[in-house]
Amino acid sequence: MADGGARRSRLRDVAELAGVSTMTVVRTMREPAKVADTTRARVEAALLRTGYTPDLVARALASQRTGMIAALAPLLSNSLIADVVQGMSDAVAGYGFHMMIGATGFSLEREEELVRAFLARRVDAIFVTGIMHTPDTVRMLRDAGIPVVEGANLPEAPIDSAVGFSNFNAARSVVRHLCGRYEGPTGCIVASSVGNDRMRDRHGGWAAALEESGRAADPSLTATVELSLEAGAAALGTLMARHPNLRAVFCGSDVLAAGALFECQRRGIDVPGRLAIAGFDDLDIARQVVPALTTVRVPRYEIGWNAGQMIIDRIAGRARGPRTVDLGFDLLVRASA
Amino acid sequence: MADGGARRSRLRDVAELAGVSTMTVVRTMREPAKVADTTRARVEAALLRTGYTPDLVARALASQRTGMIAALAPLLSNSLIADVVQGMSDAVAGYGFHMMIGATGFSLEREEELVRAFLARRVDAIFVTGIMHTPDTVRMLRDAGIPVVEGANLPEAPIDSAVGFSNFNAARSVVRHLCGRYEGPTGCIVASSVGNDRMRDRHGGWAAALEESGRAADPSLTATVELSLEAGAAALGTLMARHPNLRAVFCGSDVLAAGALFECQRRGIDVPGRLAIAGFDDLDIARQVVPALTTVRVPRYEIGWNAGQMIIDRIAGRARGPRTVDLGFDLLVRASA
DNA sequence: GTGAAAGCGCTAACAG
DNA sequence: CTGTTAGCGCTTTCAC
Repeated sequence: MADGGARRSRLRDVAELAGVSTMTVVRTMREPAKVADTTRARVEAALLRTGYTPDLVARALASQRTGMIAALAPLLSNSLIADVVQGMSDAVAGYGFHMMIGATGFSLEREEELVRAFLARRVDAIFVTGIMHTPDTVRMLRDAGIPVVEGANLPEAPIDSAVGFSNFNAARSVVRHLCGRYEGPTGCIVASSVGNDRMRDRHGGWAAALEESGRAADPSLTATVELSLEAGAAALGTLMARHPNLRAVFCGSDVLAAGALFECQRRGIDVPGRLAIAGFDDLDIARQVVPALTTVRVPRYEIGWNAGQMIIDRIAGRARGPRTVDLGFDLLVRASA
Repeated sequence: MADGGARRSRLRDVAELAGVSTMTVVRTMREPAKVADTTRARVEAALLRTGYTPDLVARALASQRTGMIAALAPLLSNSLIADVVQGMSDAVAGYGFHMMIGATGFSLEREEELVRAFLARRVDAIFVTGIMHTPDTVRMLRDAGIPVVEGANLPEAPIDSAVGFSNFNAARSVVRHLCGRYEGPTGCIVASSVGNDRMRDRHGGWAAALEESGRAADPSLTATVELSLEAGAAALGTLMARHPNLRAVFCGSDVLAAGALFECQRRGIDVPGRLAIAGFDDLDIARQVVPALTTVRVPRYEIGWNAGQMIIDRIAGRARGPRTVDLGFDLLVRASA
């Protein structure tokens, strides 16, 4: 263990070295104008010599503000949370806040544990992905007395505030495109909807678009798998086996869509000539695979940035603006469908 | 803002309600056996009625332990950090520690800022990716008096302890494979080595293998780009323009390799018939693209798990075991090379 | 301009 | 088995 050597210096050490009270040290750091020039010089010298760094734990206890904002998301990878956190971080950095990130792994129970842990650490605000939570999570969040933002979908009754887009409408929009362009059976590959309202609504959007176009959303047209390239590939196989005449497939994530596309490449299935494939999220991979994937761009960074703004506004006491912000989405038609 | 309603209850509230001292409440929670049955029952009832949750900020100040471990990595996405954090999390979860994650974006200055911030928050241990740091970062880490683990590469002189593998040897091993199998010019696509020792060593491994096989590591054979699929694709174009007879290319990351492969698909270049491509990291995508990528599997999860173990051991005072752990790597030969 | 005093909610000795 | 006494290092409030 890297040896601590000399103890960390405290406010008191600096004060004693400079021959002033701790308050004067604090003032020198926070409002230097209110300190006499000569005093200020001495304090600054002491500050430098001791290499003083405020203890944020002690500050948090005394001020009842930790300066930490928690963000919860299913996965750390996938760039989804990365972009959201980046946006939120950019929005709150100027106000001295730091971000804490937690991964729920698509489990509402794990989400509850994390909320409990973050609340015990007295975060000043919290962002949760999705609008589906355990009753205890909702209760804790409601009683916490801090700003809470639900993101990445639109809740009917937000716990506090929300920022996202309609996963249902977005999915319906892609599938409408598919139905307009291709005649045959249109399948759906999604990850499990258990505890995942985004996926549930994307699946719902698929079904709605199919019914609009006069086709039945036959359950056998849906393959539910875990969220990975490999699972997407396997699902494509399942669907093709069930419906050899499958003409198009909507995937609840670009990860699944890319997996399905790779499987088509292995099987020599022409995309989109023989089978059209559409994804969701507009991850980097969607634009780079060959052919590039038709998909939906979702405002990841903007969700984070807006959530950060809402949090800052609420902490500052000006809880202005709507409580639910719809950021919309963009249908991106590319070569795969 | 979700309204706090009733104030959060403190230890004292529980104690008063149960008619005991705060210490008895604490004992009821930590060593129930040492509390008289009748007292315990009363305290437990009070605990339930108040819905008491310990304030971890106050606990941290009093005990001088926050129960938080920080992990720094370049990016949140890419699954690298995700796997490392998962491993570390699994290793320390049983001891009541939580993880805090920070993304440096490949900037040593940003790393320094984050180390400073985490140290100010009094984390109990810290994991940093790589062995290259600013002098101030090294000094802070050395003086912090907490376990420090450098990961994902092998330092000559660790700050405290380290766990990883030799990026140099791993890269050399892939490129040896390339040189043994293909005769023509062998290129290299890497991300910038500035502040990134892993990438620097992978590039060095490429050069070493080339020289071993009696070929010159001509600078024009290397393309240095940012780390993305798109950049990998562009780099492939650059290299092909410079060396139309390019026979193989080693990429410092599967992300770059996949990008290069997609570009080959767009250009109708047969892989590996006309051009062989090898990557690094064994990300999910490496196995799924067509043809699957020859690459190096790196022990991501194991790095995290071992780092967690080392941290626990050191915090517990039994700083046993070697200070630098080499976890090795595996060359995975697949269809692309 | 500067300082003293009283906590924040918990833990860590030490007494009984 | 249970309680008392001091803090942890800072902020806050009020006096000088």
